[in-house]
Amino acid sequence: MLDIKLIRSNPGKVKEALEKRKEKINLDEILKLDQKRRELLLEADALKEKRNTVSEEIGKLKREKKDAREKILAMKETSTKIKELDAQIKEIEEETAKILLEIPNIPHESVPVGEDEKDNTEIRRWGEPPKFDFTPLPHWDIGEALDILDFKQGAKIASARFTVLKGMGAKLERALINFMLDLHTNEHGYKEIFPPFLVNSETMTGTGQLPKFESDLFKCENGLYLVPTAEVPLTNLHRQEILNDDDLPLCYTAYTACFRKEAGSYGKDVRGLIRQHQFNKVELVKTCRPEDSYDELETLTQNAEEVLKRLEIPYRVIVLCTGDMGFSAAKTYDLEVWLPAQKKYREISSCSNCEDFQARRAMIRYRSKEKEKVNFVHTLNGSGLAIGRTLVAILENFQQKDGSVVIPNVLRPYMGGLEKITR
RNA sequence: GGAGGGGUGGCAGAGCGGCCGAAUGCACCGGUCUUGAAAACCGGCGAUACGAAAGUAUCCGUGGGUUCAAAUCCCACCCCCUCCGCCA
Repeated sequence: MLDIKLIRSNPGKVKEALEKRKEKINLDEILKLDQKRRELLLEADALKEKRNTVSEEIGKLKREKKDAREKILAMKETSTKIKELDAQIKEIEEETAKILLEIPNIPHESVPVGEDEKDNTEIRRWGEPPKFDFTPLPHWDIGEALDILDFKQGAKIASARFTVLKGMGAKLERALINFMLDLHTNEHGYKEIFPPFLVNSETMTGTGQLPKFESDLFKCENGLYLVPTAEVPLTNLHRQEILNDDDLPLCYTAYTACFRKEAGSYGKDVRGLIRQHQFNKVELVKTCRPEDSYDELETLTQNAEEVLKRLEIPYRVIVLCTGDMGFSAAKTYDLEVWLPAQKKYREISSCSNCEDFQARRAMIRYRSKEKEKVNFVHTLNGSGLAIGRTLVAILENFQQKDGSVVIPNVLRPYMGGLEKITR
C-alpha cells in the first residue's frame, strides 16, 4: 500500500512511477476522496469537541442536581449530526482503502524501465552449461524413464498440474528441502519456522495477494486460503506489531508446500514439473530497518545463489524491469537456472525488496532507538529455492548417456550416500 | 461439536455510565548517587488521524445499538483458556 500522504503531496511523481509499470491508475478519484475526507473530519472533530465539553457540563449540573434539559436537547441534535458525518467519513475511508489496496508498489530508481521480460537485464552468470555428447532429454522423459516422476498418477488422483514423486525422486525432493534449510540456518543465520499452510484473508491482504489476486488462490470453505508461498505466513508473523530496534533484522526461513491456481497460464509449461498447482519451496524472509533494506536484498540474493553454487548448477541473475515486477515489489532479482533440454535459463528464485509496501498493509512497525519514533519496517523475500524446479535442474544438468542421473556431491549425505539414480 | 471462563497500553493487572487514554507493578529512556555497574531515589514513557504549530479528535478483541455522555449497559461475531466428546 502506498502512503496517501505521498500521493497527496506528489501525485505527478507517483503517477509517473506507476506508468513505468504500465499501470494505468487514475489518482484523481483518490485525491478527491482524500480531500473530502479531511474536510468532513474537520467538521466532525469540531462537533465532537463541542459535545465533549457540553457533556462534561451536563455531568456537573446533574451532580449538583441542577436542570440540564436544555443542554441535553441541544446535544441530541449535535449527536445526530456527528453520526451522519461519521458515516460519511467511514464510507469515504472504505472507498479509499479499496482503491489504495489495488495500487502496486513504486519501483526503485535503480530498476530498469521496460515492458516485459524481454527488458529484464542480466547482472551476472555463474558456472558453465554442461556439454553433452548426446541429445539431452527434458526432465519429464528422464523422470518417467527412471520411474521417479509420475504425471499420470498425479492427474488421476488429483488433476493436471499435479505430480507424484516416487522412490529416489521423492527422496531427492526431501534431500533438497533439508539441504537448503540446513544451509540457511547453519551458515546464513536464518531462523527456521514451520508455519501453517492455511492462512486467513487479513494475512493474504498483508502481503498483497488480496484483494487483487484472489483468483490465483485456492480458498477453503471455512474462508481460509492455501498459501501460495511461505512469504505470506512468514511476513505476517509480526503483523500489527511494533518491533524493537535491537531485534532487527529478523531473518526467517521456512519450508512449505505452495498452492497456486495458475489461472491464466493455460498452455504454458503444461509438461513436467515447472508449473504445478502444488510445489515445495524453501523461502527466505527478512524484516529490517529501511536504511538497510537494499544491502539486505543483496545478501538475501547471495544466500539463494549459494544453494545453486553448492549444487553446481549453472545460473544467472537478472534484475526485473518495471513492467515485469510483482505487485508488492520495489526491486526484484530473479535467479535463473540453465535447462539443457530447453537450452534456456528458467526462473528458480525471485528475490524482492518490498520496502514499506507490505509493512504498511500489515502494520509492521518498529521503534527507532535514536529517534524514539515509530516507523514502518521494510520487508524482503526470496525463494531459497523452489524445490521442484531445482529437481528439474538436477535431472537435466546431471543426466548421463545411459539415462541415469548423478547426484550432486552436497546432496549425497542426504541420500544415504547414493551417488547416482539408476533404473 | 457441547458446557463454562475470559479478551484493557511492550508485559502483568485495576477500573461506581460523566472527574478514564485509563490506577499500580514490571520493562524501557533520562537524571542523581558511584571509579564503573547494580541497588536506591527523582523525572519521563501508547498509537493513529487532521494541523505549519498550538492543539483537537479517535482508539480498552471486532462490528452494531442504547445514551447528552460507553472500557463500563444491550446485541451479534471473532479469538484465547478450562472441561467433555471426536480424532492424526
